[in-house]
Amino acid sequence: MGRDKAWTVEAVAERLGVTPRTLHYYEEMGLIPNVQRTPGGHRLYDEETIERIEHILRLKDALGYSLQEIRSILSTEDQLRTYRERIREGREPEHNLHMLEESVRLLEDVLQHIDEKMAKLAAMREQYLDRLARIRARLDREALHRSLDKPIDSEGQ
Amino acid sequence: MGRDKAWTVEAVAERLGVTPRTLHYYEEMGLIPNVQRTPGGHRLYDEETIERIEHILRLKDALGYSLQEIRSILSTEDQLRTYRERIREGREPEHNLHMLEESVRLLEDVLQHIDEKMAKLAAMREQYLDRLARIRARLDREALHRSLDKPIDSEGQ
DNA sequence: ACCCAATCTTACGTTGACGTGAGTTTCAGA
DNA sequence: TCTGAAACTCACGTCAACGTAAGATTGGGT
Repeated sequence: MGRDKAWTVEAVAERLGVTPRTLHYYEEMGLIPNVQRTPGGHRLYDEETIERIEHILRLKDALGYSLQEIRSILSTEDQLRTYRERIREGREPEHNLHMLEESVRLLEDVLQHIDEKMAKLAAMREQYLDRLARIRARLDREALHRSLDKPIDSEGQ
Repeated sequence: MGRDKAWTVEAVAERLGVTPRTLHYYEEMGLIPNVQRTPGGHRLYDEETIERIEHILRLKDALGYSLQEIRSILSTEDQLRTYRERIREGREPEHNLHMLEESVRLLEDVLQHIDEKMAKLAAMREQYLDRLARIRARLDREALHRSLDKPIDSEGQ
């Protein structure tokens, strides 16, 4: 089972642009279960766990979800993964239909959330692009004035 | 000067989906200056102010800016507006070039922020669309199984 | 074997963005 | 004019998401 490079808290924290405390806190909140440990108790993060944390940070920063909401989203996704594995093992899970439907509902909610946010952002983008264009035009006029009013002054230290 | 329909706090709050306290707080933080008042001291919001508040809410909810950051963004935009008015009055503002450049920088920062966020959202959208498609496929297979295993049961109450 | 930097747990502190009374004053309609 | 609903101003409370300090333990290089 190959690529099990282990990362320390500080390494992961620096890589993801957060502090160790944040990683501890997420674990404490139940967002990242089953973090590996050294015999002495130091945390070790594998690539899969780091990707999970990156997912958490995207849900938080880009979508603005609270950690509680993220936990519920992740737990549903975890349930789904568990379900997949049970299927692969040939076991017959109960309540699979219900669970699948719930997953669909959750994913649709998240997608709608994403779409709404993208729409808002697109509108704001247009608005700000417009403003920027106007100011740039004015800046050009300003520069023109100066070049006419004052003597030529290229490369003034 | 035309359309000066005045709104009360509760009306504005309900329209924007916030509480009166939030509007008070934004004013207290210096995000919405010059709110009109009745002789008795009750606040009156005109259309322009409401649009400003909507702008604030977009910057907060869609872009995730803190109120401090929003204040600095708005103050720069206000400066720009003041500058425009001074130009129209024929007065000659000082430091206009510097101010325009600063405005450009700020707007570029916001735009970059928007673009980064949209990129993240687009990536997440793809990812979630993919997952949703997979689950829907599995749901279809489940439904098929059931329709084969069990007797026909159309329109079960 | 040693040492010091990194990590651990525990627990209280902080900050932003409001929530929530309390007591008073204002407004709009009958 | 009168009255109840709505608004006002303090001012303290709350909650999420970490920050931070303390004291003990661990791990990797010389």
